[in-house]
Amino acid sequence: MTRRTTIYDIAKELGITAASVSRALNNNPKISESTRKLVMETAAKMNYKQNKLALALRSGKSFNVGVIVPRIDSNFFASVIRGIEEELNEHQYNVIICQSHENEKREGESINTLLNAQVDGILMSVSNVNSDNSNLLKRIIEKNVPLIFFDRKKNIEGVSSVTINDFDVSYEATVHLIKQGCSRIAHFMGNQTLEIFENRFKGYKKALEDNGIAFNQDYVIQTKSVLEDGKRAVDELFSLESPPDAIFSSSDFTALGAIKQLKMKGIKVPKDFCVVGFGDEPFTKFMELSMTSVDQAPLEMGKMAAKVFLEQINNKDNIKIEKKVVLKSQLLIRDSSSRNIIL
Amino acid sequence: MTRRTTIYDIAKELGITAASVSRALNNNPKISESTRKLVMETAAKMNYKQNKLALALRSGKSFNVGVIVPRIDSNFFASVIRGIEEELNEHQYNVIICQSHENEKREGESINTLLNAQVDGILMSVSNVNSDNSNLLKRIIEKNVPLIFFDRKKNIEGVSSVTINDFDVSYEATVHLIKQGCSRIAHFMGNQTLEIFENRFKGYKKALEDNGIAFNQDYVIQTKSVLEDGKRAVDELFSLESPPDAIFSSSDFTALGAIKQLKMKGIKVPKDFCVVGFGDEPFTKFMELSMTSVDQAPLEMGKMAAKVFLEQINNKDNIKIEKKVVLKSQLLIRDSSSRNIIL
DNA sequence: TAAAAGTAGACAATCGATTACGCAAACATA
DNA sequence: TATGTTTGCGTAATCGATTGTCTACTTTTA
Repeated sequence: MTRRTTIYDIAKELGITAASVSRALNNNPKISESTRKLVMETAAKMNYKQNKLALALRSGKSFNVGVIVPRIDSNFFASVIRGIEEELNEHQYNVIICQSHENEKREGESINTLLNAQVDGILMSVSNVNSDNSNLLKRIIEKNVPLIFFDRKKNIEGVSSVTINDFDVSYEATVHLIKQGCSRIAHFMGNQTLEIFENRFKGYKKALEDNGIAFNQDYVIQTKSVLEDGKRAVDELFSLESPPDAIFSSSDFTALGAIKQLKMKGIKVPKDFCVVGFGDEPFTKFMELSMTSVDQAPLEMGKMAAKVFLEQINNKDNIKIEKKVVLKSQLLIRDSSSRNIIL
Repeated sequence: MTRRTTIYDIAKELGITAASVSRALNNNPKISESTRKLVMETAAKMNYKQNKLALALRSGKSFNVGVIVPRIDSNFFASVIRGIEEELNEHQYNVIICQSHENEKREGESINTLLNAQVDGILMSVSNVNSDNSNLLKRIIEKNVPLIFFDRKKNIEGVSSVTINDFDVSYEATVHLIKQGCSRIAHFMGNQTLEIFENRFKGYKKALEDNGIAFNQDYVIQTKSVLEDGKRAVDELFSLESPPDAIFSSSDFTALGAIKQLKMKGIKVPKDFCVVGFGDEPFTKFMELSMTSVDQAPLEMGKMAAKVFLEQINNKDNIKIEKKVVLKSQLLIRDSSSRNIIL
């Protein structure tokens, strides 16, 4: 194994100092054209590669960005990360991945790890539990490390975020169900400590209200984003005196569980019952009876989060930037809620 | 923003030198117990955190590990990465993600980026094309950076790999189809420059042979891992004089495309036609007619790849370790190939 | 008591790149 | 010619932690 070439090696080779080599490589104007050319050529010949670690130590910039997600093996987060990686890659940043597993403690550890690794910024989707890592988040801000939330955000003064218009699209989804002739619409509600789920619930509620449909608390079932909860919820709903005729679910997985359970009960979807999910998980379009869902624009969200980070990092004036980007999501109407009725 | 505390700050505070502080923090025996305690306490009080960048520069170890995958937004790779991250996290390593997009050039760039970032190891699944980044791979090895392939490997002297027993499980899958009464079994074949697909094909072929079924080249269709190729392949197969009665697909996506197209043609699965996919993508079990598939044990694969890396990095004796780990995968028999017939 | 041995910590170099400062030579101006 | 300016590059400090070598002091041993 041969040692890496350093600027000192090049300097020795040319009989100049490392400082001059550094300047030449960085196109510093204080170097003559001839020397610069010589240095460039020699560097290429000796296969010189800048030592990022030395640069990082000197400049305090590691060119690494940390991303914290609840988990990576979910289509949504994986796609967001893909977007982040692609955007940042073009700007020579690397992406370091941490998983919080919806666990407050691990989330805290991840933050510490990333700060410790001297990342240049942290992009995160907060853990599911109503985590109280506020001290750590404060530390990120105090250290002047750009922090950007995506999807699951917290409202913190001065912190940018990228989300989708959960309220609007949920409103739209609910109206869509109403237009299909449904009037007893249930909602599978996610963790209300997270704004996204709160907004989905609010959008649903408002749509009912605006269309003269009374809100029924019995139709709102708290669910985690897993198949089983959807099944359980359907059972619960059908034990009511007047069961619903549609579900707007805040998750594709619970919606899928619901559809399976409805089938078990012999209830025809969409003829007798309409279902709308949320997330546009790949399986929604692969199902025999494809599922209406909401595209959360994960790729775009990742790219946008990365762009917001880049803006902040390039903001030399030290002006506080607080950007709240809200992406447009899209209701994708498929079989599970298409009665082909025009009301 | 307050500057981070360094060992110099602690040294000044205590009237000793930074060297002593460093030794105290590292439990070097040349430091008295009293001084060590004092240093520890002061460090805690001043909220000292070791600067990883300085350490990295000094030691040449960054505690970052690079992972290169074709893409991250596929369930398989995301799960592998999850496994890698979880295992390495426990050993204080961070994971840097790069996507090659099945593109040889980007794969090369990723390798360069990672080497440049001084990662302590590279775990990769090679790009789909028969890439010729051998020079770069050689550079990794020359630099003594541990390189570990997972799933899609190349056979390089001295390089470890973690894969599944593609041949065996493909054999098993084909035998399973035969046992269901199928005798004209087609195969959706992946890129044969990749060992995994080669082995799946070979396992399929051997199973036919061992069961006295003649191999028919017309039944082998080259496909990329996308829905459309599965549909197209079914059309192609049914334009044959004697169409097959089963498919063993090397990908879940093509298998899904096939099932959709079979349905379109009014062919009943599994009654008239059996289908086995590969990969255990989430949708396979969510489908109304769940799909038989092969679990590739991605989480385990990730963890194992990480473990092999850790072994190599901790191998002080500088003995060449070449480990070829083959994980057991599992045929998951579901509806798409279950005729409940015992032959 | 003097020499030998051991202990605790200081000093300084090192990892590789960047950069403020300074200096000498070349050139321009008066 | 004397003075000022520009150009091109060298010197040395810096980022923060680690570590080989050296030194002053203490303790042990003969």
